[in-house]
Amino acid sequence: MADKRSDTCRDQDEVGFRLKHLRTEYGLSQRQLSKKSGVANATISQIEAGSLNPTVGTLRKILTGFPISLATFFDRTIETGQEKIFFAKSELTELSEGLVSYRQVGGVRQGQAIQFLWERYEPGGNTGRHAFAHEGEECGFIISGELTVTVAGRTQSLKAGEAYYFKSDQPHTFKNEGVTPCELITACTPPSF
Amino acid sequence: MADKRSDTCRDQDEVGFRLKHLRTEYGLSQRQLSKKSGVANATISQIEAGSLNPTVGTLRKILTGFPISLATFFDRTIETGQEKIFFAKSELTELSEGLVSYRQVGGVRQGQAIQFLWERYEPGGNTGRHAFAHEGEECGFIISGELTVTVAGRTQSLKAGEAYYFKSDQPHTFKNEGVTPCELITACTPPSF
DNA sequence: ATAAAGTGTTCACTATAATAAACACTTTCG
DNA sequence: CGAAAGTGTTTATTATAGTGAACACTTTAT
Repeated sequence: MADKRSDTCRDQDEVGFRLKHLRTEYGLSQRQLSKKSGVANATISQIEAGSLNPTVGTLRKILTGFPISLATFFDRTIETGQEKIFFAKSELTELSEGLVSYRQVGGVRQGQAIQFLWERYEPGGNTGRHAFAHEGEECGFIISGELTVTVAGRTQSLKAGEAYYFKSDQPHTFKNEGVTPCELITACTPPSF
Repeated sequence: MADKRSDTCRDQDEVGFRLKHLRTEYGLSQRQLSKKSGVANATISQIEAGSLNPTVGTLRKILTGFPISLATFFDRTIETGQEKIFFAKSELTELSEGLVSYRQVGGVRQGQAIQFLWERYEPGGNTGRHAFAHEGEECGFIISGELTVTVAGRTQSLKAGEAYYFKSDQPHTFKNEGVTPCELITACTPPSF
């Protein structure tokens, strides 16, 4: 019983901490959140204080006050240390060398939802990286030059201002068959490096 | 009161459905899970039946019987396929009018994993779209011009070749404070339109 | 055939979550 | 200054979550 109790307390503390952090981040008072969510302010107070273990239903009701799902609520990192948000040109991590350059926005982070790349294909540059299929989806936008894209046997040459989007489980290759470098921005999910 | 009750029931149904699905997926009986987790089998039965709204603590205790977290428990990602792969400039769907232009790669599709946009901010253009936070992650790369980005109170002016990446549950705004149009490519997950 | 052991469900009872109202305190404003 | 409105907290009461024991039923085994 004593063990169970202490476990429960730690759990409550964690939920309370998450809630308090979320609420203050949005600049809401307990009473404002109470009014928005329809949950008594006393309940919110006790949850934050760790003296009350809310039901899933109540927590869900409280979260209607925020644009946040239960999954996100429990998934959020409540680190005080700030994550890097802005990246200078030189801070884009180079992932490759040679005729094809991949520079990644956001460094190589764990658990990233999107892999965002600034790619550059020199004339003749192509890739075996995407030769085989993998899970997820990917898309790209051509900034300059021309790129020949083949997806599931369908080939197309894309110029600046054009784009693509496909599911990565289809075999796909990229090649610059032009005479000028080709630059594009791509996004994949999940990261496959 | 009646309203509150019916809301609660729907919530309970959802939690119960998730739990039952998870449990059967792992081939456990209610009593086996009860023994593993230390939660009474009657409790599990009632949660699955939707007649009981568990506390976060109890649900967490139950989930110790599985190798998944609360966040994962509530997280459901459903993906759908699509046909169109290549997009001409004119095929990028315009989502907005006025000083800010959003052109979406891949049209407005359901269940898309990435929302890939070519955005253009005229001088003075800013957005209330991102005024409040939402779920997911987002990143962008500046192609031309200059854009002032504010995330969780941190403001930075980004120029061509620079980029950003942050979790969308932080409040964020964008504004073009320069004298030339700003073009950028952005990727969000999940789509928020 | 018929125990024995399994399954999920139901039902009083106890523990506790959720509420409204009062509390002590700080800030705002006339 | 002092009233009014804000903040988070505490408390008694009510509503309900969690429990153990019985239930009805199915499957396995001797």
